[in-house]
Amino acid sequence: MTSLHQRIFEDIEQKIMSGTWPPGQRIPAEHELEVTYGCSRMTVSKALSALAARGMIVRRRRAGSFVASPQIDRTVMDISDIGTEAKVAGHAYSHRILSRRIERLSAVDAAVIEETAGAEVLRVECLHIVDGRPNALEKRMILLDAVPQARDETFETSPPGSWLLDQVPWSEAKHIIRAVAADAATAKLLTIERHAACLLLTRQTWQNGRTVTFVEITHPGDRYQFAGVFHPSK
Amino acid sequence: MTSLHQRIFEDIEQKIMSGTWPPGQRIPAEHELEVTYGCSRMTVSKALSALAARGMIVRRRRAGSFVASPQIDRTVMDISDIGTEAKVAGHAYSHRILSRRIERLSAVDAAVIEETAGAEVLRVECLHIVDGRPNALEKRMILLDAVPQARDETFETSPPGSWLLDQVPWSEAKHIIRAVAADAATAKLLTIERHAACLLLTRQTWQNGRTVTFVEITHPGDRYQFAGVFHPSK
DNA sequence: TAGTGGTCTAGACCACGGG
DNA sequence: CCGTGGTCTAGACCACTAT
Repeated sequence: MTSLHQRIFEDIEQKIMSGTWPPGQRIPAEHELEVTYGCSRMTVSKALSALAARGMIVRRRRAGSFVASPQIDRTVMDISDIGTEAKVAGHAYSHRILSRRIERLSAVDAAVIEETAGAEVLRVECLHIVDGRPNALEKRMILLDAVPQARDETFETSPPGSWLLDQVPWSEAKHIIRAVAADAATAKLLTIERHAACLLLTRQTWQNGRTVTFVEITHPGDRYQFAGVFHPSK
Repeated sequence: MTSLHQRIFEDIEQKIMSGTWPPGQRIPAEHELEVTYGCSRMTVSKALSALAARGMIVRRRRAGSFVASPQIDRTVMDISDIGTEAKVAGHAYSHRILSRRIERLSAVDAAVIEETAGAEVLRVECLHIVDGRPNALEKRMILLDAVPQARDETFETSPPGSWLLDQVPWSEAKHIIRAVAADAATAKLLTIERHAACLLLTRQTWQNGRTVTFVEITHPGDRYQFAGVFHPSK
């Protein structure tokens, strides 16, 4: 038996995650939810406080509660440029789409991401350039079942990562970070020496248990790092 | 004006962080705190629930609430062995202390960790061995002002990281992950080739704004990875 | 069995800030 | 101004579990 405040929490979480209540949407006031669920205000308040604590909603006196904007990537770690860590702002950023094609998921890839083979995926390769130097090579798969609107997107104006964050709320992400030696093709694209140490970030993102995207990002090891500040628990 | 449940939260947090209430210590029952603070049970409950949500205490019916054990490193990411990821248990672990000495913080090191030069630090180098292969080289500084009991510790029975977690609760940690090429000395200790790609994890830990320890851990890139599952916010 | 936390109620007063 | 969320009360019943 799940508690009532938990059920209210999950109901609202579901409406936000599914996009039924988009960012900025006003949530029913506490008093309205009291009536809807036939419970006291404390119970509603507990659920809404929990949602606010997780950053899913923003609560403002007199105005009401609103669905928060999609969270940016900093959840895990900030990605900072070793050479220019100081000047947080002022980066010249651009990107280049190297390739883009739609195919069906091979058995091998399906096993890796634990989805069913044959599903339609959009594969995109993208080079990220900061201050004139390539700083990341991105190889991405987007599951078209989960993100059908990606089918006709060229990613010319917005790179795949940012574009996806705007389109799809995510509920879970798994990250793996490894150190690898650059292969010939990667070395050439990143203008580094072959076998140079690189950071390889693999990220798989889900929405309600369904894979949205799977991406491998290779950074030159001498120019980039991952950094994050954490507090216990959470 | 800070709310009462917040004040209760902070009072207890302080007692835990300062070590006044060590791990395992029983916390006064809700009813006792009602009397102490002269408030209702709901107010106490709100504070204790928040502490439990942050993992600082564990609550058990009939038994009471207890200060949680210091959290293990998984806060950031699990460190898993690529080759033996499957067998979560069953690793043969051992460690070897390579060096141990007390010195005063040089100006350069002081600048790096943003502490005052001249402070006494214990420097320890430690090799971690899993299933017969070296898997990490740890170079650590422990601030003796913050952890005086480290002065006479040999770390023979427990490696510095685990020992510290048992001794000192931490309130903040900063991690940086880089990819680097192994230098000659590191390569020899880790039995890998020189210039092989390695993951370099740098971690600085604070307690109430004071640096407790600063550590650099080098992992062979082909054998290790960092992985973590995350949810939005946090 | 008895003490503890988990949940919930039906009120209340207040502070904030948008209209 | 006045609706909203923030906080708090003084109870209540129940589930769990150590003893």
